[in-house]
Amino acid sequence: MLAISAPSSADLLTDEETISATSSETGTLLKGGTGKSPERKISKQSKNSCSKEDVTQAWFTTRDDKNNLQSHGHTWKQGQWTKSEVDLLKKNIEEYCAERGIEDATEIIFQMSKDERKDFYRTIAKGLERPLFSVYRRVTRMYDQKNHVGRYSPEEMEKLRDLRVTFGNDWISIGTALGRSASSVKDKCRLMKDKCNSGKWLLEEEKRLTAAVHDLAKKKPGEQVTSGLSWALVAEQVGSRSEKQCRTKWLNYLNWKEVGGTEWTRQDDVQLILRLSDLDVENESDIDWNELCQGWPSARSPQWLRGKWWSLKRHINNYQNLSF
DNA sequence: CTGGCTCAACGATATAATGA
DNA sequence: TCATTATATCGTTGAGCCAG
Repeated sequence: MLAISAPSSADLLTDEETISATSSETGTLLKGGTGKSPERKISKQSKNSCSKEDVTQAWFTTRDDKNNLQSHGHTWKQGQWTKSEVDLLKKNIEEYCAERGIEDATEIIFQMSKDERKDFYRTIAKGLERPLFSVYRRVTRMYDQKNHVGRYSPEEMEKLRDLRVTFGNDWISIGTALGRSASSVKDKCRLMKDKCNSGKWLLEEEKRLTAAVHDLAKKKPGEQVTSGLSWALVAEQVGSRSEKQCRTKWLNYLNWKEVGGTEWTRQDDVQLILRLSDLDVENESDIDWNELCQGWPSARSPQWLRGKWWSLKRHINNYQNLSF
């Protein structure tokens, strides 16, 4: 855990609620040979009783696998990658390439057969507290030239609609034709909502949203909510807005309003800076915004508060880090 | 069969655009 | 100048595919 991201503060893992950070040092021992329970997969690694390796060097994606590892006290890092993690990843990849005289990492990632790139992911995952599937995800997105192209122009949108008709859900073909990555066009289609209102919410819409949330979450006013709430259904009841719009509107405004939140003031700005500088956190991404939000009536939601911080920062100077 | 990915779905986040 | 809204991309979940 030490190695990269949080040298001095292993206790400050970001915001995992499901995977407790507390057991990271003590609870990592795998029960070695005694595996009596329905052991599936992963078994290959579990014979050597060292723990970290099992997690960061194994592919595991099913619920059973994850539960199994967690019940054995394993933890792994989640959430946004920090800059140092990304740097290390890049360095590992460069080294891997250099050792084999490969110039372009994308060759390995997108062209080689699995056999040819045997152990690629395991090798470059060294030193990272992340499972292989997480590393894989990051790498394929990071090195995809067709990713990060930016906003869609109206012409592209038009073309996209046509391509959608001819290719259906063949995102790879659509992406190729459009010069975008498959995941980009897929996301775009998912999120493009032509039949929704945009701009300012009408009072009526807000009322419908509030009603829908109460109804679907079976929630009394004042109760905290929304795990397991289907925003798709909410959006359906609201009628005029997408689920994404509904969700952010609720999280960043209506919920706060309902619990009697107070306006944000200059005082709060100061308060925020104070609390942040109190925090003793290495990395900005280690800040626990959920916790920071607790009992702060003018903080509308963790993500909202975070936004506050960004805009505050932008006023000072360019992108410096740390809570200072 | 199984290791090594690959895919789909979807909420979360970061940042840009817009509006009052 | 804010605050609010829009949107491209990221991260997590959970399965599924397929060559060897």
